[in-house]
Amino acid sequence: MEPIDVFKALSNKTRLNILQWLKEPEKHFPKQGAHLPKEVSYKGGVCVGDIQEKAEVSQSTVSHYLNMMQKAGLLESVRYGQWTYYRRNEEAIRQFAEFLKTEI
Amino acid sequence: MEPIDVFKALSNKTRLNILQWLKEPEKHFPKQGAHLPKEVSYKGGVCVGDIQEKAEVSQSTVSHYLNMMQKAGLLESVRYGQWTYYRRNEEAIRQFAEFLKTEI
DNA sequence: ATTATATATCGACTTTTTTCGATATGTCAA
DNA sequence: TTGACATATCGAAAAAAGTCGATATATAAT
Repeated sequence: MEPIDVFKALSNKTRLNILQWLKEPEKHFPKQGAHLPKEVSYKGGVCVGDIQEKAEVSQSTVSHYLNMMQKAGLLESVRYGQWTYYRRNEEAIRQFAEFLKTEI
Repeated sequence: MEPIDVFKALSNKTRLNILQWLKEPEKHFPKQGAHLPKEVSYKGGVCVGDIQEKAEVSQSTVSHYLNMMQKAGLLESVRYGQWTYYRRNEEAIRQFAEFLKTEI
């Protein structure tokens, strides 16, 4: 987890929003998991399409953003059927906040 | 203090270094304050020239960087004679770390 | 097999950031 | 008041990031 990459990932309004939305998925993505039966629904994850709709950018852009955030360590993903679910990597985020507090 | 501006300011290796160097000025800028008599030396501040030398970028670039970091709220400056001294704005940095921990 | 849907990747164009040298401004010393 | 030095600002060129539509890939449904 390179701090510079995390700072870059967060220095964009839309990506920052996405990270914050994913803190409370059920609040910001009420339709979430419509595709999946509850028993397999990916805990806290939201599919790309739902994020795209909310973020109001093109499909390719949101896909690019999510990939970038995952590479930075902020998100993790799971593919379920044709959907990819993204959720926060809370442990990495916590570590980053800790790094900021102590090293910066 | 706009979080996005802070993230942008920190998403560059040189600027991140500067912020960290200024955490321990006497360690990273041993010649610091050579210009000033001790009794007026700006507590914890380092002049642009010393920062430039250590950062190894051009004078205009370091000036631009420092201005950007100040606008983001990370640094504050005082002019003393022909020198400008920059130091960390610890309160703003603390607030930012707190924001990151609770809001991100 | 074909079609439909979700996501990823590609290629291109636009915008922003990086970075510099040149110049301007402000201050000090002779 | 002239010359030297520190810093700031300007203008430009190069590099990187943002962003899109088109296309590829993978899965699901018919």
